[in-house]
Amino acid sequence: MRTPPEPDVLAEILDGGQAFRWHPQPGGEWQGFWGRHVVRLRQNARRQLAWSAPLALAGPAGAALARYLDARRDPRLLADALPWRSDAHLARCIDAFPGLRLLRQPLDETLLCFLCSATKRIVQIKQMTALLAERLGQPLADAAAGRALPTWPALAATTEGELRGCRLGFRARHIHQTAQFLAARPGWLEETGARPYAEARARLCQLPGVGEKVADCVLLFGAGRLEAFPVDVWIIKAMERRYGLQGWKPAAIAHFGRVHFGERAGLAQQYLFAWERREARK
DNA sequence: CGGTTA
DNA sequence: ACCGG
Repeated sequence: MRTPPEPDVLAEILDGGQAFRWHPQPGGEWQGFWGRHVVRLRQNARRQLAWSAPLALAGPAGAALARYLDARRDPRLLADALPWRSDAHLARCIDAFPGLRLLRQPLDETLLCFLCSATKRIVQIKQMTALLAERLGQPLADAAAGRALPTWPALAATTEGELRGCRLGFRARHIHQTAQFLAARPGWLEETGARPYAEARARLCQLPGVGEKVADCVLLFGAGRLEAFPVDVWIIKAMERRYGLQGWKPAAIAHFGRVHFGERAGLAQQYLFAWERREARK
């Protein structure tokens, strides 16, 4: 990659709320799962990323990882098109997280992960998705490699009770009903990913358990739609504290974000999000 | 605006 | 975070 991220920025990319299947390993490595891939990532002394995968899966893993990390695009160039010249807070956010990028995750499992995300912290979402993979997912290569997340057809074949056993709580109902919805409409999700932003968002909001926030996360992290501007509690705080939008409703903040930050509003959102989370940890 | 899981 | 009242 052109701009290899510092370890803390890499952690923000892999384990900062975009994806929930990256696990830090002793020695600064990461193990991650997406689709039917599993890789280990480490950084050399020059911060360049090196990967490895189980032999049976190694063939396609390199190209898949490059796509997943959007490695061919330079995040500095993406960020340069944001309105940081007229927005001092955005400018310092971009400075604080050099190399921050948006992942290009599979649409189907991004939807599943964000159906799990409602009112949960990252660690808890990781527990839920790990349990879903362990109980309902297909094994990858060998038993040691772990399991993929269950596909939507596989989820459609389970009962709500089985899903509740994965400690999903009321999210089990949403996932069950979404699986039934998708099973009745082959190709619907893929078609949704190909639609213009406003239409894709409206379609996702038809799914049980998917509102505007989840729809925007699915489009931003699972369909590469950079105009999506997910508004969660961190972004509400950011827009109140840094942009004076006290008392604004989430839908109004989302509209403001898309207008103020432009066609890559979702990338701006990721910087603002990382900044507020770091502030809270201090 | 409160109930919804664990 | 979504949904129904």
